[in-house]
Amino acid sequence: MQIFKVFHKDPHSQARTGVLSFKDFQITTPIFLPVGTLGVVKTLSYQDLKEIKVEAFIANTYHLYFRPGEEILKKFGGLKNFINWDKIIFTDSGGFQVYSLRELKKISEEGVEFKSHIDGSLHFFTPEKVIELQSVIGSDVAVCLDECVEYPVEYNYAKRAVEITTLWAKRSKKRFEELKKSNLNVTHQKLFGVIQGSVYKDLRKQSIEEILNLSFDGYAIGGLAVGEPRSLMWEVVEFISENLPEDLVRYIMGIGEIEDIFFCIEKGYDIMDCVLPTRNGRNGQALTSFGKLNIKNSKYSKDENPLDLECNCFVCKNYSRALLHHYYKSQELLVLRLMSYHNVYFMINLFKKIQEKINTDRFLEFKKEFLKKFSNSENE
RNA sequence: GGGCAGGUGGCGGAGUGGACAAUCGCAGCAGACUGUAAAUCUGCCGUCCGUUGGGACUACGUAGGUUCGAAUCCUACCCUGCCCA
Repeated sequence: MQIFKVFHKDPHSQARTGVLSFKDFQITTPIFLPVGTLGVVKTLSYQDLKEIKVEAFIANTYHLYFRPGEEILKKFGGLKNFINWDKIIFTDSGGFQVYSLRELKKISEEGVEFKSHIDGSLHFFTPEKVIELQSVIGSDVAVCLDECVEYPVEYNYAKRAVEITTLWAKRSKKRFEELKKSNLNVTHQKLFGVIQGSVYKDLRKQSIEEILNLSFDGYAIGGLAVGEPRSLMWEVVEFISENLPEDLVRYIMGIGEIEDIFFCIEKGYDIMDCVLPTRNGRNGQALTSFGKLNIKNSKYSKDENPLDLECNCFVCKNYSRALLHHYYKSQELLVLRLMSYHNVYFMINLFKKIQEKINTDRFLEFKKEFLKKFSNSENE
């Protein structure tokens, strides 16, 4: 059963809108997933997410394994029950932690040995284990454990990572199907395979063939935006897109700069996620129609305007830049939430607009117009 | 009036003869952040010049002195805190 259906294709680019169907919930694409590593989009409450109309976010298996841990998650009947979330949750496998916590890990065909970033204790993840954990978490979309490599990386190492990723994908799928038969909790769960290959096109091609062969519910593209120059990343993004069948749902992982988002959507990607709106928000950066704005800058200390003059979010309706600046400088915790709230709203809203524009065949115009204003960055 | 302690860059506070324009923290100013070990990290922070290496000037309460050389030693004075009368 296909979970994805293309709704409308833009005649001028590869952009498309689509519908992703879950057990009792549908989401329309392109969609942006805020990151909620530990089962919370940092600083935002359920009510906030509801107001912003967030329909899905991505949590992290590696992190949830350490805290709160399997036992608690089981006791509460999965993450969705635990956090009282009635919409969609994706879970990342821990593949990104293979990259980001590389000093703490040892990798072999069998799996990854991690030193816990919390207490240094040793833990071993196999692809099967990661599937089991995701079944305990009970996410709607699980992702296979993969090896995400850094940039730059030697060809041979990247090739080995592709091979390991494929091997793990096979084992993940097998375990996933076993569990589905025996565990009523996860009958609703979908599984995405991950395509690796760094910036080497032949490796990307190899990975695409191998992973598609295993037939997953959707396909995630990993290993991008890990430090490579943007032009190179775009080249790879485009190449991958050209080599993927059109009817399958494509999830490009970790993409979140506005320019990258437009590019990926134009090339036919449907799902993306990024820490940027929340992390950068907490670090003082607001996304606005007129570019990025750093609320810490002294020039905002007397500014009566909202963060974004064109934004209708709760924060922009009620808080001046000067007040947010004051809160930030005074380390008032509320500002972390307000900034995150605005940024997530900005992203969700942007994707909604993009959907509209694709459906009315005006995506490229919109992109041009939006980016022109965004990169002028006069903030006024 | 006497005794003791002390006066260092916006603030706190090191340094107690050369490696001192002066550790460090705070404040200030800017930058970074792309499947979150991030309310984090990096840079600048006496003045002027230089993109960098660097150069010039002014500075450790005030005024003198000792010394090749002083924030550091000596003398006097001013100020602050504590204790005694």
